[in-house]
Amino acid sequence: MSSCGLQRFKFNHCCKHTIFAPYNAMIMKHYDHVAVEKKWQDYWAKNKTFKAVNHSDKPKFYALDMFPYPSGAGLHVGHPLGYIASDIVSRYKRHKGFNVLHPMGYDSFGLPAEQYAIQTGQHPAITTKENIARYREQMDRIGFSFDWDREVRTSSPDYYKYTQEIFIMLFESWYDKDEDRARPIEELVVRFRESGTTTINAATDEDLREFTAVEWNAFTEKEQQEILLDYRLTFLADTEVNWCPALGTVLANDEIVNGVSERGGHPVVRKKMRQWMMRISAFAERLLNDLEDLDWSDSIKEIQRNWIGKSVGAMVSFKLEKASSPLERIEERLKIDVFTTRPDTIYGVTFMTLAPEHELVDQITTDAQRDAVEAYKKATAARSERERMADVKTISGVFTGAYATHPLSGEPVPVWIGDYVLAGYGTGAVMAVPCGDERDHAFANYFAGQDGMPAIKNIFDGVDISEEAYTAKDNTPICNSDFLNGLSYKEAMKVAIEKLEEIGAGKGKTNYRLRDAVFSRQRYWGEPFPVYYKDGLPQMIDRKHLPIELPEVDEYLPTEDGAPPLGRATTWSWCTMENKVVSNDDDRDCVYPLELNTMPGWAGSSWYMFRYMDANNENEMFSKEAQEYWQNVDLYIGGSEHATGHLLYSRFWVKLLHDLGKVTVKEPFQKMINQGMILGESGYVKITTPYLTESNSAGFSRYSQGLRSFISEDLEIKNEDYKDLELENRYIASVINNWKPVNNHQHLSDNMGSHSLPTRVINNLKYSVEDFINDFKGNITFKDRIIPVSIEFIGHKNILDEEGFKRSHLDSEKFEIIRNENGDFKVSREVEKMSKSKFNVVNPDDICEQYGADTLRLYEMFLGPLEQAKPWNTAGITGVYGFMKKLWKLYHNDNGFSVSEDKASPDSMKTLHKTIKKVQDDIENFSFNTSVSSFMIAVNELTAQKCNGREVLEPLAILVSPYAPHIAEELWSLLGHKESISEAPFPVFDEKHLVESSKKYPISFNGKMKFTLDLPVDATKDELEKLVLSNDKVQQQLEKKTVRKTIVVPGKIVNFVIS
RNA sequence: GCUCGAGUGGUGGAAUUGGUAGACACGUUGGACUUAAAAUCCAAUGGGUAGUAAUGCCCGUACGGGUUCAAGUCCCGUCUCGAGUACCA
Repeated sequence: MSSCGLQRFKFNHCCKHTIFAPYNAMIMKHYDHVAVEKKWQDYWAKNKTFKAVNHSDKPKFYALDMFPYPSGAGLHVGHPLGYIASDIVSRYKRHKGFNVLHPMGYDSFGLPAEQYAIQTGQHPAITTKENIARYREQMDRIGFSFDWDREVRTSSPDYYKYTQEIFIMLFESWYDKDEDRARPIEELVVRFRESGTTTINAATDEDLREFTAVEWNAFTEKEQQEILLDYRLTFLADTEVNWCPALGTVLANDEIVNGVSERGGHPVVRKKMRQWMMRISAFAERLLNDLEDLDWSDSIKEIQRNWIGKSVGAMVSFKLEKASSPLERIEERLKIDVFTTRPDTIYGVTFMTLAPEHELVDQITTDAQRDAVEAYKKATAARSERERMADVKTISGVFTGAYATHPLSGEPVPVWIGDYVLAGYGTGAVMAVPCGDERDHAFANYFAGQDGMPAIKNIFDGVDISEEAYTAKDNTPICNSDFLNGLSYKEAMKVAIEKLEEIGAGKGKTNYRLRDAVFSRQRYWGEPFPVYYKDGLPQMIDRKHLPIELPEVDEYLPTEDGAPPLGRATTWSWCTMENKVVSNDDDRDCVYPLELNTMPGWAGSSWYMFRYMDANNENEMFSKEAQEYWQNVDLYIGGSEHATGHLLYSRFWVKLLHDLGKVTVKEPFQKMINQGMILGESGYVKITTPYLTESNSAGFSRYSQGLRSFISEDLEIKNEDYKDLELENRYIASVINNWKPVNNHQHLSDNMGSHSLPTRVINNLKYSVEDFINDFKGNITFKDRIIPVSIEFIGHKNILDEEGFKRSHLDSEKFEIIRNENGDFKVSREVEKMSKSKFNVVNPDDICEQYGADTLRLYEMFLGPLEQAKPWNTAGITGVYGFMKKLWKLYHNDNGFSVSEDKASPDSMKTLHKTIKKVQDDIENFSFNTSVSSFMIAVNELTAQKCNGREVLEPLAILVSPYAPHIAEELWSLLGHKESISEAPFPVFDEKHLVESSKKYPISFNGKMKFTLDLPVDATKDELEKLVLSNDKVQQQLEKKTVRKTIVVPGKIVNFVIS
């Protein structure tokens, strides 16, 4: 928005109304949104109108928005979309007699503030505070019914002390698979003491050591702690992580898109680091199952299901064959474990493939194959993750020379390595069944005939697998499979697993794609861990000493030796005597180093919905009573981009809190709506740049850039077209280095430096391209590209406001505009995500200023269904603003406020009750756009009816109030009410006002509607038919026709089938 | 590639369980008011076609079929767009 646009508006505004007149409702004839909105925003703030109470006889309703990250850019019109929707529901529920909790806060830890700090030295806390102030100001202008007394900020120590506490709770818990819940670690210690690992079925890494009670009791304290670390729900592990060198931190899987960082698009590499991990995998099954009962969109549920990635199958062990392997040192015990979802196809195993990184590869490779294997491993390691992902077509692999023994048939199975097997999934090894798996099939065919690649074993009766694998599971006719022959898929699965278990070669197993989550970030601006290290073992700081506040650092960068930014803090050690953070120089024995990592962004947002319930509790994260009253969120509104991050992690934490008895609910968000993104409309100007190449006789050539031209979007400049254009006023000789146009010899030679080629300066010469080519032995080519242009300079039919464009985009740069044959300069438009660099960000403040918050609220809803992505286009806003004015007028005449006490007409009552029903149904179904339409219809009808009766206008104000609360409050007070409208009971729909004596029936012939007839609404089928047939128009249609059939549906339609 | 979702005027979008397609709004055109502009109000507005007109006829919900008295809505196939996911054994 240009400031001059605003100025102009203000001017108009003042002309229309009394300038500087003190606001007085009774003399205000015209709708003045500025005065009305200011008045009521102040009123709400002063009276704390929307303060929710934790004890009430009313039913509760908890509406929550995904809280924003307060970025420096402020809110744009896309942000409030969801807030407006939840605000409408909240206000509606208050009218309906609910005690409503509708809070707002800030997810205020995060990268942008930190990066700004790195650049400017400004403490992120200061930036964050400023940004929050701006967000608050913007939100206040829109008139949300938030209970601001419950605001939370994740970066506030008052808040993050409890985030730290939850971390401690995770550390002090283990997962009991028998009872399928998290339990306190002390209970595990008791059981270890009594019976060792024998009775324990815990969620841990594979292959943990087992021990007896006697052994446990004999372990040292340190050994015991080390063992317990393997059981805790948050634990330290050396894992391959996604390290982003540019950001200097690790990233979670969901923070990586297409192999580069989601934020900034920086490359990501694999790196082994010691990190805090969250054992979310223990909860995989519950996270999957509990999706069922959630009222979420299918697509989000599906995304989570895929992310969790459950697959049911079996673990199968293949022993390495000593006899068949030329290598003597392969021990009999050596085996390869594989995970398969198709144990029914076990007799189809033709070979095995290991991931190149698999730990057994080196041990089993024969001397003959060693060079090839080494070379392959090297080649794979050199390929980046991104390359491997991008290139899924190329088949590659190497035979190790080793053979394993088929556990059932006893036949030798060659062992290969190939990068289509991922080290990180399952066991990093597969049993390859080419007849039943596409990838195995492709691999087998690619290496067919080579040493170690036998013919494909086909176990499907009568199925031709020479071209492709048979992957269907139904009606699988299994053959050549001994005891599995003839069994169905399901039976064969079951029988095969039983047999494998019986002979000790495998067992049924369910695998999940969901990995344990990395919880450490090498950042400054995040929650510090409440952890210090003693003898290399992590120790939790007692809860009563929380919060552990972020230390001051001189710079927000990693240290020289690569430690995270907290490594720069000089006061960052823990004294176990004083129980406080002390200087690193303190060399007492009781002082230990503190953890240098901080928590990731999702830590604070994983439990904030509970903090709102009791936001100012200084003794605990929230009281039991508060949580029991509010339960969980009834309506959660936010973007779908958090499907695999926030929405999964918060479900995980809630399950933990539930298991530990901290909350009564299993899920945080019962009903969720994902609002669609509001897209910005950006404009693009096409630029064509001539590149001129000159060459001398010695064969040297120089490349010059001619003056760039802006060309109308509908023109396509080709080389041959351009030949007709003269090079008038172009400075075609230019500087090698930075292509600056130059216009004199001196300047040119300065820039040319030691270049040996003769320089040609064409200074304001008229040269056709042809002449240029002839005279200079030059060549000319053109390149087109587009640059974004602010949408405010794009007029009707995409014609550019050239002056404005020049002023704001080009400074004093010289350029030429090439217009189309009509003399217009056209630009292209694109609808895309709002971003600063595209000049397409629309700020809600300007709309509030010009049209008011009520209009903004209505308009955002009017744009279309909430869940749908839609472009922002201010063009239509005048229609909504017009509606506001018409609404105002219903309550006013030329002399000011005027409402009659007379009985309203039946028509007006009908309009009112029709609208009550529609609006109520719409809000319950979250169809906000259609409500706005029905308001418009109602106001249009009432205006036409000249209705100004209190009987209608009073309930109408309440109907409108959730959508346009300011005007509703004003009208309500003009109607004589002393209290806020916010808790006025919602009008009750009464069907009797809609009852009519007749209905317009559509009369159709062969299914095509010809006209309508007014018919009595209570007429029976037969009566209707008689009435219709007696009608002249109907008879006209039926002339010379035979009625084959008559369909009469009372209340709906009459249809004649004629011929 | 796979999974999910969506295709309706110039535009955003309406349309209960199949029952008057295009509500409402923008835009456009014409008109009223005005010295003029803005604002406001009125009228027309899916396409085609016949008629001076009232009015009528035909075609229309991405495309091709089908079910039905009746299909934007249900079924089958195709295309396009969007989102998610990416060798998951």
